[in-house]
Amino acid sequence: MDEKYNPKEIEPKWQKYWEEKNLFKVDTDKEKEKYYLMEMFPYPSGKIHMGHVRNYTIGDVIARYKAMQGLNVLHPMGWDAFGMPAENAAISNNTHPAKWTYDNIDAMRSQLKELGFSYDWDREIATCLPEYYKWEQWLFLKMYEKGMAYRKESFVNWCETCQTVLANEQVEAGLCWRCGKEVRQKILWQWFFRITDYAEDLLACCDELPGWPEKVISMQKNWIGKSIGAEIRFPIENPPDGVDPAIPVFTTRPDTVFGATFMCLAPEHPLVPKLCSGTSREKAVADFVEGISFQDRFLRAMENYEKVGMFLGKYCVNPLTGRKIPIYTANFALMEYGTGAVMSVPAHDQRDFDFAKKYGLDIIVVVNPGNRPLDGETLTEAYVDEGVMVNSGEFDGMSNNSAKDAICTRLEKENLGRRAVSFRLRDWGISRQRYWGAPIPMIHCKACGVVPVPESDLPILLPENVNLLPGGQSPLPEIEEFKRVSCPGCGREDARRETDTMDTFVESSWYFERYCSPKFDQGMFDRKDVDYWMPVDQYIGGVEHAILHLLYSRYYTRVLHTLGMVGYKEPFTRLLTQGMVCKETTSCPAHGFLFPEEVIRTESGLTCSRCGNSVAVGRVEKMSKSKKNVIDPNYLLKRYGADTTRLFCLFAAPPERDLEWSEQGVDGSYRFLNRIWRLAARLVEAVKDTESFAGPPGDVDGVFRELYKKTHETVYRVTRDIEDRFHFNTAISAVMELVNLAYGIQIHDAADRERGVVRNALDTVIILLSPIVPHIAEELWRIMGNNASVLLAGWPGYREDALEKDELTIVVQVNGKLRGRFNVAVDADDEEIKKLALSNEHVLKFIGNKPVQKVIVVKHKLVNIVV
RNA sequence: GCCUGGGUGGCGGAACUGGUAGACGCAAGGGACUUAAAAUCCCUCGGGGCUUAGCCCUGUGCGAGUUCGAUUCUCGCCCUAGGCACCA
Repeated sequence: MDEKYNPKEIEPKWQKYWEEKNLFKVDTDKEKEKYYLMEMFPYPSGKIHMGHVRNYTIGDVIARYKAMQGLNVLHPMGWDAFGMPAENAAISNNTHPAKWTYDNIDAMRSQLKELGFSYDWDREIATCLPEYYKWEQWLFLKMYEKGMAYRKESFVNWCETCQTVLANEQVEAGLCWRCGKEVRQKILWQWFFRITDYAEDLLACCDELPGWPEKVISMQKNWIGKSIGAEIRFPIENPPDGVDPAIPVFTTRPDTVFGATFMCLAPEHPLVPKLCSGTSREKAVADFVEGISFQDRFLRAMENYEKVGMFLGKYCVNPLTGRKIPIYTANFALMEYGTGAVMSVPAHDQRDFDFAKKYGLDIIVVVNPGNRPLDGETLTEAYVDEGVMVNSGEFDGMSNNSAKDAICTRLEKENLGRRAVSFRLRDWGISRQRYWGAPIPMIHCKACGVVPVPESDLPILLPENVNLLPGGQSPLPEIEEFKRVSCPGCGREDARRETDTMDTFVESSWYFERYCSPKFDQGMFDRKDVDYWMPVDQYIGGVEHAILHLLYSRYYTRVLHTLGMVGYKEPFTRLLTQGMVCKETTSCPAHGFLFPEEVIRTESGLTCSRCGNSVAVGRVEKMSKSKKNVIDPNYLLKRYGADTTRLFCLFAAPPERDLEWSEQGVDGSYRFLNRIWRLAARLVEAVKDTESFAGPPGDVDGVFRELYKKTHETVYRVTRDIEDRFHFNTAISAVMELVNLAYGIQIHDAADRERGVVRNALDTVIILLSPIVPHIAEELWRIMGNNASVLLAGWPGYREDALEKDELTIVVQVNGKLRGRFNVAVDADDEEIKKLALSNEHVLKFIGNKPVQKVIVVKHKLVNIVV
């Protein structure tokens, strides 16, 4: 055996071996228990980054661990291959997006292979391939048929830089989630998926996902945003012709109807122009509305929520009080939420209060806090808490909570309104004015309107021969061969193909099903394979997808369920959201942020390699190219190898927490692997031909018994840490302890059985570490004389009798403070332990002559004496 | 403002269900080996104190509470990260 650990040599060797022996290939096998483990697939940007390495390492350990436990493990990998960067790269490098994408896939695939991940590469998928998106188009047709996909003209979030529409989920604080530029409102015809039909179910089922992090569940609930209240109709006074005689509003506070003193309509509300048409206010209102439409959402938020509005010159009637109330249009009323109209109760809503104060509107208190009556005249802020009803006719004196229900009952009885629920969630707009995506299989005909592409014409291929335009807008509308089509309905020659493509989140909403039968050509997936593998037992990815991808996937799965294509509603049973990989930033006054390799360590501190200035160390932040606080996985692979890289990612922090990068920590991991290597090198000749000892611990003595017990304890701890909560950091710690103990063992005079104990310890270290550092484990496993892969060794069990202590250490407390300890035999009973505790010399000092009031004995652990 | 996490040594982090706080690693210091260095191996390592083979006090963000006993449970507060936010 080589004296020196040489990852460069052993890692490629075993990677090749695993591949040749097809060790990670799996098939549907009803005889075996399945385990479907999946990590979020990457966008093929060209290089994997540390976030991927961490994500996929966590997954790989679980996959290997579960496989060693005898489960049939599906562990696939693929590429989220449609998307904008390909187009941008195509424009700047003059390559085709397809070529750019496939080149990147090749490069990243080989990086993943170098990390030794246990993927079944036969199942690899790329979403930009027609054999993949064909079925997405197919499902679109099904959804269209069922009314689950529809087209409407609406205000959309428009990103000028990306030249495309964004879903609400893709707008973060008014900025594009991808490029970070401002998002504007624009009116466009768009395709939508009716995700709101499932709002209630998506929300309710949040509580049936115990394997998901609470954080993600709460974010999803938050996003869906269910509000319970009432829809109430306010009759319009002298409604103009052709206008509904009443305006419906949605409110969560039906208990405050008696306090409604004005109404606000969203500026985009269709009634706004209608109500003041032909009046003296028409022009002023139109100007006001136009002004608001120029205010984009983000600026509206920035200007400290200044509420502005304009009276329309019309009134409606409060249905319960008969009071005449003015109708305003106001910037804070949103057309997309509820009915686009708000009944304003200034006494009990802060926003309405501010508005009323600004425009001198009446404030009527209808809910009093129990102790003191409020006065609308002197109120300085809205009272939004619970209380007792006043000024509300027959409801006076009730608690406002019971009044909610009572008022709803009256509204329903008198046909003035009804109980209602409103969601924040809106339908998923999936149209993208981009080239590199799956074409939406629809045709526009002047005679027939919108016509679906016949199923037999699928897939609608993305034309390859295109010239991308520098502005970034899609070339598809310019390609005649693509656009021109005859109408499948009437045969007219001048029909036009839909040139929008689908949001790439559609592809990632079903790729987990596709993995089950990736080459199936009769449909999206083969039902029998999906029935066997799905749902995914464990899904792992970044928390940044907590809403977008995960909500869409849950929705899409429900669509498949409704269509009878799958037998489950939730795609992911357990979800692990791993923390970010972070590192401190470094910068110099002349060059701004610096890459780690641009910083030179000198005795006077850190200096910039380019100008020699001293370097400032900034906060620890998520690794990002823009901050330059990145470590290239290639560098780690070259310098330390895959095993060290994997080990550090797992050891530095538990998976759900952020990981702070530390070069010294990586060195430490490398040292540990070297230490194991030396341990094996020193012992292998002495134990190689010895059989591993597996008998009762009583059969060996001294350090060997200690080592034997430690070995079994380590198996116990590692299994528990991995199985229950994926805490690989503590699992690794446990193995380190065992290695530390084994390190001190002298073996030359050892008997056969004792050598067997050492062999057992060594075997155990190798097996327990094999999911984490598979290459060195495989190498050492063979060096120990095994012929088959360590993957086939099976996960070790432990002997219960080896976990029992030879002696127990009993801790003695006096009044809860630690005062002494002693050892007893394991079979000592409580009485005996108590006696020993009370006679312990050191303890007696603290008892002194105070009377002992109580003695608590915790079995096999502790005695607390209360004096 | 609302909803979730999280506050433990110089640092990353341990502590299973209320029972020895600080496992394991990093950094630091000391020693061994070496002509020397690297590598390696061994030891020390929360803070303070004392009459220093040892012993005492104190310590898990802050303040209360429950308990024989609290890093762990309850209440209030502070700080911090993330999410949502003019949602009626």
